Amino acid sequence: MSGHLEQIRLDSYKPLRELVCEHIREAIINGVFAPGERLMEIQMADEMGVSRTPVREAIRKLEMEGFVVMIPRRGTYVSNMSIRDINDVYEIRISLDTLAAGLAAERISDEELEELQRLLVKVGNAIEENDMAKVVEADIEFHDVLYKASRNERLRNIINNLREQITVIRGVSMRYPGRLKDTQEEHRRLVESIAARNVEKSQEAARIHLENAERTLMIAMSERKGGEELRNSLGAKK
Amino acid sequence: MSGHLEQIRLDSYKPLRELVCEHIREAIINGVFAPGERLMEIQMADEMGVSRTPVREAIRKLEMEGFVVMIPRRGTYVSNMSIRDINDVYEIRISLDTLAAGLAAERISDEELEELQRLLVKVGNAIEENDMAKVVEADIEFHDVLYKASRNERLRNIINNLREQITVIRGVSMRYPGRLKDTQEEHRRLVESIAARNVEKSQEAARIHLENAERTLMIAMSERKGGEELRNSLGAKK
DNA sequence: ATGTGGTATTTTGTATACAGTATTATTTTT
DNA sequence: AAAAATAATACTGTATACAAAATACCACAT
Repeated sequence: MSGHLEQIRLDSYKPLRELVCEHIREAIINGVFAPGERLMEIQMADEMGVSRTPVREAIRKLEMEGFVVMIPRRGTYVSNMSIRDINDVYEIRISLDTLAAGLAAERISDEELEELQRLLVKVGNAIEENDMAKVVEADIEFHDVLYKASRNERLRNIINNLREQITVIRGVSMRYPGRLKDTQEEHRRLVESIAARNVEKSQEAARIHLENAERTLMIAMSERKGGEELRNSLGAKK
Repeated sequence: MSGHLEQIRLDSYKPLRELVCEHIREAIINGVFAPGERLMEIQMADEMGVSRTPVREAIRKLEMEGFVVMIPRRGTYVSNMSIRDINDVYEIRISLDTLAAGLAAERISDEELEELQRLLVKVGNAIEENDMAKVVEADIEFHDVLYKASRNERLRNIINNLREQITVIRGVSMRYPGRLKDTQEEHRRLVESIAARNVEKSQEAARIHLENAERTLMIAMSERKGGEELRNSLGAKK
């Protein structure tokens, strides 16, 4: 019962279940709920000041998205990302990001291309300032423009969902020495290839970017594995 | 109010929402509900003999899966697959099926390989007998063994979801003259390549198979477009 | 000390009730 | 007669109540 969720305010037109869903997703991504932790409906509903109904509907969505696991008549638990899961996600993402980059090279508009270059600078600045939150934010924006430019909304949704699923762990690789600089260089090549409307080079750049990201993440995870393993196994049991 | 859903019977351990979800999904795939048709919660709940709660939760899931579209405070409508949608789905599937075939070539077990060859024969027999239902069933089994053999459950889920989304329309291309024979030959090459554990050839075979399937579907759809267009636009309005 | 059984509590699963909004029909006004 | 306003209706969104199942706890026996 560690996580304290903020109260929900209904300022928007969105249904409550959407707000609740985003709220819980954020909490999981930000580590407010530990992997393996049990999520209880009444408790969360009370904390957010809503009833169980929207909470239940939100949980169904999070289950589809892979953030939580439901065991019938038992309850809901925060998903526990294993090395295996990371591997599975990256296998798919290497494929889909490559596809998206190729499509973007064919279909991107001039305005989007400018936007992409602007965001490249933004990520760069954030790296200079060593402002991790800003790096993450700009990086998400950067990639999303790319996915939009692929002109395939399904593709965009699937990739963004996969990205979010590993967000919890991605911080680990971001803090790995030298990774950010490499990232920036890989992004630069990618934008360059897309700007040249070169499909093959864009695909190649995307593939390399993802493969490097995966490799770093795997290394980073195995290095801090000792302490992590203990915590996870405890978390899973409790 | 055209579609009549059967009553739900709770013989299984599964939660009601799952049964309801599968029920509605089947109805959409089998054309009981026309594309664009409005789905009303109370009505469906009554028809199936359950309350609104599990129906609502089922609809949320179907929304995530892409079978229905929800407009807040307006209602739920059966998704209307456009040429554009088909194109989007196949773009992704060409990528993912290629990936899956490559992984399967590396990871498939001898037992699965046997199973694959058995199913290849089963599909072949169904084609000989011109038994469409059996073809569809065997084809689904065949591909699912392949996806399982990729040893990536996420990948399997994503592909199967994409497959289901276009099931409504796939019948069209299956009935296209000569397509089934071609399919069988493409399947045969795919199994052959996987049996030889040849990653590149397997990927190539999968890509060709999907590209052909898409091409045929597009042709078949454009040919029967005249009557279809009218029905769709009516369905969307009503 | 340990294991088994039963009861109490907690939590999920489902049903229903109520409130608010969108749509449709009706009426009134120009 | 047409358009606008208003009332009626029907549906979704949310809350709550009730039932069934699972877990936790405690007593008792071995």
